[in-house]
Amino acid sequence: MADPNYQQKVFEVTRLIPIGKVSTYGAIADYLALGSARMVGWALNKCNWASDDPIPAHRVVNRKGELSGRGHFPHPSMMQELLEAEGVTVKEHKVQDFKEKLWIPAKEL
DNA sequence: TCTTTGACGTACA
DNA sequence: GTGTACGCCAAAG
Repeated sequence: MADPNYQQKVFEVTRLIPIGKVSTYGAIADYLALGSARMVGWALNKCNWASDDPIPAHRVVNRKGELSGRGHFPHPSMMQELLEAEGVTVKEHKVQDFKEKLWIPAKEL
């Protein structure tokens, strides 16, 4: 790894996502100027075991509001449970009122 | 060193 | 509106 700095930024922004809100790979990628939403996914792939602090990766969904990364959690249902526990309604692995729940760092910050 | 894959996104048919 | 193709960059094989 040449510069894991980009990845650290992804973790930082992800932690900044307020409770009851969700963000998208594209929004984070755009904010960090990564140029590719895939970099966000790759960075989050390391999530907890790349950092001592827990990363609310469950708040990060794809542009459609789908819980695309649920399969990478200890238990697939955990992602939905966590979101619902935070006030985010999830149905069929998709965020309800996604547009309202969406939190964009580049826009909020 | 080259190839393949990956928690995505946008464009085009 | 749906399906397919390509691009983006990085890491693992």
